[in-house]
Amino acid sequence: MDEKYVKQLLEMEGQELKLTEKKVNILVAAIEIFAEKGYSATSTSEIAKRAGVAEGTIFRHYDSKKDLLLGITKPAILKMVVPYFASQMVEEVFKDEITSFDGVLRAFITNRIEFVRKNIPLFKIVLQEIAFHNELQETFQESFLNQILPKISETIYIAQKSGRLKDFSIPTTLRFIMSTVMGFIITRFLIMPEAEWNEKEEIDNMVECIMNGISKNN
Amino acid sequence: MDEKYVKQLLEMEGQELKLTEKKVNILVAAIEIFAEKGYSATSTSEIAKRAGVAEGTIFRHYDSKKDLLLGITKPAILKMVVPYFASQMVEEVFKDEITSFDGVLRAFITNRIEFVRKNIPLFKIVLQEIAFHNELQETFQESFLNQILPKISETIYIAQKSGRLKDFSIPTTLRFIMSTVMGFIITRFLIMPEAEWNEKEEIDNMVECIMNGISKNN
Amino acid sequence: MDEKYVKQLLEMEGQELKLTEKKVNILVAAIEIFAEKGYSATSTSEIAKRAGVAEGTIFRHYDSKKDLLLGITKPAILKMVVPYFASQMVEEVFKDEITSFDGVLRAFITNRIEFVRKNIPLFKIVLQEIAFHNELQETFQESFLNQILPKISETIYIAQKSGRLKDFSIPTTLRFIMSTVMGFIITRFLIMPEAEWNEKEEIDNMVECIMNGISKNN
Amino acid sequence: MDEKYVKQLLEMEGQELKLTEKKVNILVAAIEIFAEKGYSATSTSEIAKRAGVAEGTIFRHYDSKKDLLLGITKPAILKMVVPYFASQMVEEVFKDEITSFDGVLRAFITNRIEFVRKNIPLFKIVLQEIAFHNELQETFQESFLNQILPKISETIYIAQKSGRLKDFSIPTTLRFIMSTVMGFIITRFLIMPEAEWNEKEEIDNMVECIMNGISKNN
DNA sequence: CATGAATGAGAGTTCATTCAT
DNA sequence: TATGAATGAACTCTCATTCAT
Repeated sequence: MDEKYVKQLLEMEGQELKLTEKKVNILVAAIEIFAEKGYSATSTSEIAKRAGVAEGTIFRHYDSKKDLLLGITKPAILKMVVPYFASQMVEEVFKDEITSFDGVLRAFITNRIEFVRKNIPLFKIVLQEIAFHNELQETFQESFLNQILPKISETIYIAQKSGRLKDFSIPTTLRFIMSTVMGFIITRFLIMPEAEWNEKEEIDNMVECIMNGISKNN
Repeated sequence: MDEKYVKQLLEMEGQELKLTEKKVNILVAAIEIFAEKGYSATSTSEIAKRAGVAEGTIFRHYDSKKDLLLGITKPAILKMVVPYFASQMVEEVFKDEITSFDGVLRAFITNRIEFVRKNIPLFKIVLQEIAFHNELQETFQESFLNQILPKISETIYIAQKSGRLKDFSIPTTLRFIMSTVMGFIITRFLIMPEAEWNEKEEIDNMVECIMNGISKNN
Repeated sequence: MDEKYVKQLLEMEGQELKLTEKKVNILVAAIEIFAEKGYSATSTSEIAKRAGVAEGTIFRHYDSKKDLLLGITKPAILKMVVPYFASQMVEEVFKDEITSFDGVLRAFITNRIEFVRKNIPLFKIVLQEIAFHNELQETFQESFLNQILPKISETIYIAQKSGRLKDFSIPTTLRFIMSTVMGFIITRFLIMPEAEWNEKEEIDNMVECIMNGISKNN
Repeated sequence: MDEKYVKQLLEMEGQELKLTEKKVNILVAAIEIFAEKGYSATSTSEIAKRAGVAEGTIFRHYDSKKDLLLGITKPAILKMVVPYFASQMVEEVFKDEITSFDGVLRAFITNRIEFVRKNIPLFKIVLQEIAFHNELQETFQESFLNQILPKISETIYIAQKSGRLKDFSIPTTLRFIMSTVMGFIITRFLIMPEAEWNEKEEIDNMVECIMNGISKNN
């Protein structure tokens, strides 16, 4: 993890992230340890030690330990949730190109896998802490539920109307897709990261499973 | 949560769980607060307060806070993982009755949903803490991976050989099923417990999705 | 350590020591652990455990942990200090028989060595705790300083007047004797109990040293 | 007790003792209270209170209460044991000048008395706690037994060969000397510090006693 | 901007003692 | 007489946070 990585990942829209070397060290250390032991079980002194800064320095950059957590996780949630879906391409494809539905699905899966691969500790932190911090749930709400979900929903709706997908409710269809993808990602990167994985084949299988599961059979 | 509930849930095979009223109170309070705030963020003094006992009383019953966590979660993992699969019925059905494959799946899903419904806080605690405590991972390993998984794997293997299921690898097939079920349970009980749910329909949909996803289309 | 041992050792003049089996166990356990770790560092629950009784049982027999310490150490101090000197024989010998002065000294040394050998833990406890407990200092005061010291002092006084001993002050003479004996006992039983000791020779040497040290040379 | 005193006393060879005012206060308070009530019976909160610092401050300077004890007692043992004997003078005198044997003894006694007079609480702590802490026994072992004892032993050996001292075994001879000196110091400073003492005379008597006790009579 | 000593509240845990059984 | 569950104060130690330098 280097400065550029941290910068592009944690910078939020509309505000530049000022990064001294010390601040990068703090962020990197915090991400590592939060992921290892959980937010609550991590002490600021341990972060300072691993970051190679004085204990007080953390509090020059963040008002509190919680503030540090949010400074890490809020932008991370946005980057995890938004980017792919936000692109115009997706909408187009979902809406219009019958033949490429599974292609789009494959692209989405591949894209999210690559994102998590590069951000495993961050992914783990968000997964763990979103249950306990309202601010994170709200961030998720505001980005995914308010911005992304409507677009996807519309897309699925159209696909259903056009006769390609079964008439499961939209949340159900979406949950089916997301469960399958998240189930793979969590197994792949958190539960059994050491196992040998044939990712290409797994992706193929997921696409096939999902398509068979939610598509109309003719 | 009352005494009987706690007793049957947390009693481990081969050893009786001695339950005084105070001990039940401690367990109930600990389960509630661990689920609300996470293990690390929970203080023993808060548990004692909610349980209506002196703080020292907790340590008469459990050697440490960690020991209390394990006393709650280890038996819970066993009860979550083992019971359903351990029954003979399942094996029989899986192996022999072609037509009832989806029936078995439906029974399994229904059964696990009912279990979680009665044990939401416990389910949440296990989900959160298994990432940080080796003892829990080992308990899961010993029960699910060592005892249950082989049976399921054999069943799937036979179903594949008999031509009913696609030749996805067994872990892949299983992960596909489990992801779908866990995705529903987590959404239903943890993410959106307040929403209106038509569970019967959701179960039907899951069964249909999964069967279409993993079965051979003729 | 058995019942008889404890009984004769801890029974104080004028009051019988009622000893149930449990009480003996408590006393034996307390003596052992107090000696091992010191009074303050010993917990009543540890005593109860080693004694094989319930925690509450100790407090049926002794009002407090301190009371237990005093119940052990006060009679022990008396038995350590009084017995030998209280006998008439000694006084006689000290006063009258010139030639046997060193014989008496040898008898005294031998006698105290045997006493400590049989009561090492007790001796250690008294040595450690007398510094911190006024009651023990008073017990020592009342027995040794008030009862024994005057007799010895008189004896030494007479011996000096009769020309056998140097005119060191009586406390100095006594301190010289006691230092030598205590120095041996502490080295022998507490500092280097595992070493090979030729006790007979050491006693001879002590007697010789002391006699040469405090006697007049003609 | 002031800073300079504490500093020169507790500084160990080869490592400087960094002393802020608070740290000095902690050390002084700890020495006082450990001496008054014993290590185990002393609470860190009491030390903090007397030192005028927050309880947490103690643990910034010492990892644990035990660490504080060792930080006080280990250097104290070295300073108690090593200095006098380490000087060349002693060896020379012991080896060569027959007539000044008693002069050397007097110098040693005087020197150790002065040391203890300036460090009574420290002396008391070491005397009490060395029985219960292996680390202290090892410190004593490494300094006295390994460094000092061989020199003294050699000196006594030579004195015996040259016909001045009796052929008691060397440990016996040494124990005789040390018992007499320690007996005086303990009586003088711990048992009866309030009494009127004619130290010059007591020292003369000790020297006379010891010399008569261990020398050959011609 | 960075430090790290200092804080004091609160953490988990132990303790001597009590008391209903 | 003996028990052992229960207590709550006190214990050692950690923590997030502050602030003078």
